[in-house]
Amino acid sequence: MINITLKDGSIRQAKEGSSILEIAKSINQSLGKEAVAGVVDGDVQGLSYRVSQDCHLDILKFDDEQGKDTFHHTGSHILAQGVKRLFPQAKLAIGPAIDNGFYYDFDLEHRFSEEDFPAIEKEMRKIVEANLAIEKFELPRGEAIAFMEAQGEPYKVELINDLPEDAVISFYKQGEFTDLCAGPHLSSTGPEKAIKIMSVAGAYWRGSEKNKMLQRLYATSFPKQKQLDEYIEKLEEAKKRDHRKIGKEMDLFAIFDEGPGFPFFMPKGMIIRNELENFWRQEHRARGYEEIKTPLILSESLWHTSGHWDHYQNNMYFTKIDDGDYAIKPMNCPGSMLAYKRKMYSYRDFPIRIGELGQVHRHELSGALHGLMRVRTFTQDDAHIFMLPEQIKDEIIGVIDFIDFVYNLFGFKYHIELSTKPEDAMGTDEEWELTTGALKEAMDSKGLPYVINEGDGAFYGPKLDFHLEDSLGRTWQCGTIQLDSQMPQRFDLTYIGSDGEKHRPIMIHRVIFGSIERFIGILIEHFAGKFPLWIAPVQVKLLTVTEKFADYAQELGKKLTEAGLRVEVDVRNEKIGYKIREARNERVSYICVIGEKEVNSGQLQVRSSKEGELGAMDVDGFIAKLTEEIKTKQV
RNA sequence: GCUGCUGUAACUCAGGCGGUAGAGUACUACCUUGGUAAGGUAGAAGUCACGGGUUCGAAUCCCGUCAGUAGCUCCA
Repeated sequence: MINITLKDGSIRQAKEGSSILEIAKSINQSLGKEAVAGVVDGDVQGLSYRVSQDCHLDILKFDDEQGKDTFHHTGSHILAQGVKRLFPQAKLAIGPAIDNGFYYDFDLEHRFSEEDFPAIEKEMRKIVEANLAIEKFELPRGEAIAFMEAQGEPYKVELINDLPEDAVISFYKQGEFTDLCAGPHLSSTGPEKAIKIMSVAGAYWRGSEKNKMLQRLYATSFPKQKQLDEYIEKLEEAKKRDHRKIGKEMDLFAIFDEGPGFPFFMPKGMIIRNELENFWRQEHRARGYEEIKTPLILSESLWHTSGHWDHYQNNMYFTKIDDGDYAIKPMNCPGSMLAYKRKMYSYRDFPIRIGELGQVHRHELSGALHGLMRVRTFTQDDAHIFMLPEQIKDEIIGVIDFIDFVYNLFGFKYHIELSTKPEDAMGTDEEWELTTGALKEAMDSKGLPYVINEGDGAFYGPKLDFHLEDSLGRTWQCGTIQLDSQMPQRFDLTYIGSDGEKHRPIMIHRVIFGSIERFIGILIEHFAGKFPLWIAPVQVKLLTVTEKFADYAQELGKKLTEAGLRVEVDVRNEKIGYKIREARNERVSYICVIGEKEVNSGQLQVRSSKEGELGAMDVDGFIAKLTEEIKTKQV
């Protein structure tokens, strides 16, 4: 028997393997109450439903991730079934639930296009309306393989072959369609009331570019049409925050055909950038960092020494000077190594924290470029910390706290990933265990949650990655802390210990913003262009009602500018409504209308982009308010 | 790099299944001097991404290149 907890807290029992309908009957007494829905194989959770008078089950919403996944996973089977009905020759690959829906990969000669979507959706709706019962069954390995071979599904056969020895091989059947699947699923197709195919894209079989590229249909489903409509609405809203769109509208940056992946920063974008850099310098000075600047081009031999030649060559640009071979730096570390080596250090100097706003160039694949988020040249807010073994933990914690401080300042939510030894790693297993352990230890002592990203570390060491979300929920790695045991060896870095002998320092690489370009992209999407005042390109805009007040407005503008504010004055011969509309579209932080009233009273009518009308304010009070807002870096 | 889609004025986009282009915004001039999200009139502005092919004729059809874009792969 399985227990079913109803929303009112009471518990009912149902036979294991019961269908939702059977469960509904068994709790018939609770008619009309919201319950927690069962799924076909007894995993009972995650979906709110209502039992109707005729024992019909009406799923209301997802309660948690598991319920959502179960629902979406069933959606993916309906998608596959629909496609198989229209394209019987399609070979099935995989079809999991994802964050906001599900996808299914197909191997098919016919190229899907958006024109195919309505027909497939129509077929899917037929499957939903038929409310096919979903039944689970298990087969021993041999039979499972024979079954999928008989169905002409080579990808499924491959999947079964790769399942672990002791794996239970389960199938789910709905009508004429059966799929290999671990489940769980709904007990019938009926609740998938609102289904929509979102897009089609290529995807490599098993995620390897060495394999065949399949066609992936992305789709989503909800219990109610209204929920689907709301989801689509939300997506539309999110697209309006796209940093590429806002960046153009606000004239922050531009990327031209002449330089794919090489962004230009326009005057207003430069203000944001400079404010961030000023802040960065101030905070680094306060934390005992020194700043250097290393060259963009250095001899190719340096990159042999660092190991980048062997591990990163495909991402580097090269050039010649006279007869010598040079490379444009893809990372700042080798330059920093030379800077360290220029003199002798004592253990008493440690830790040494050397920062650099270093511009790097990387040859990224053309298909990977994405606005400011993924570019071919960007500035890393880099720093290298050299230290003694006993300083490792405190230094790592110091950087974690630093990153947390900066991200919190902007109200960012982030998650941390620990990336471990990759296949092409340099160094011994012992070194990797030591460095990986140090990162883990620091995280554990902070009590911070993190996910482990096996094999995703840099070639010279493991790393902690700090990921931020864009408007569509895609995550981007920004901050990172990398413990490196390789560079100090390769460059033969030393310090003199208390014993008078040479020793090898420990080093970490770290960035806070990650890339200033990417960080600005995230900022734009996070704030939808309505930046915190301290980084806002235009903090105040004065709008004259008529040209009569132009002189007064200019004087006032001068006064505000002298108070340290970034001010624009709009004295154009346009109606005030027009100017306000334009200033709002420019996302100016504070808009002040200057007319007869203001000239006579000496006051300002203030309108905030975030709080709306603030009413009348005297000029000094306004300056004081904004100055305070800037000083405290209010969001 | 791979798969799909896209590329028309500074911007946002119509139009195209063959007969060399249109709207709104922005821009310029004039009129209007107006109090909280678009005042009016006129004007200028495009080798329809680039190269090739088919054709009497290509923005339109075909091929290629470049760029953008959604994903995949890869990464800050």
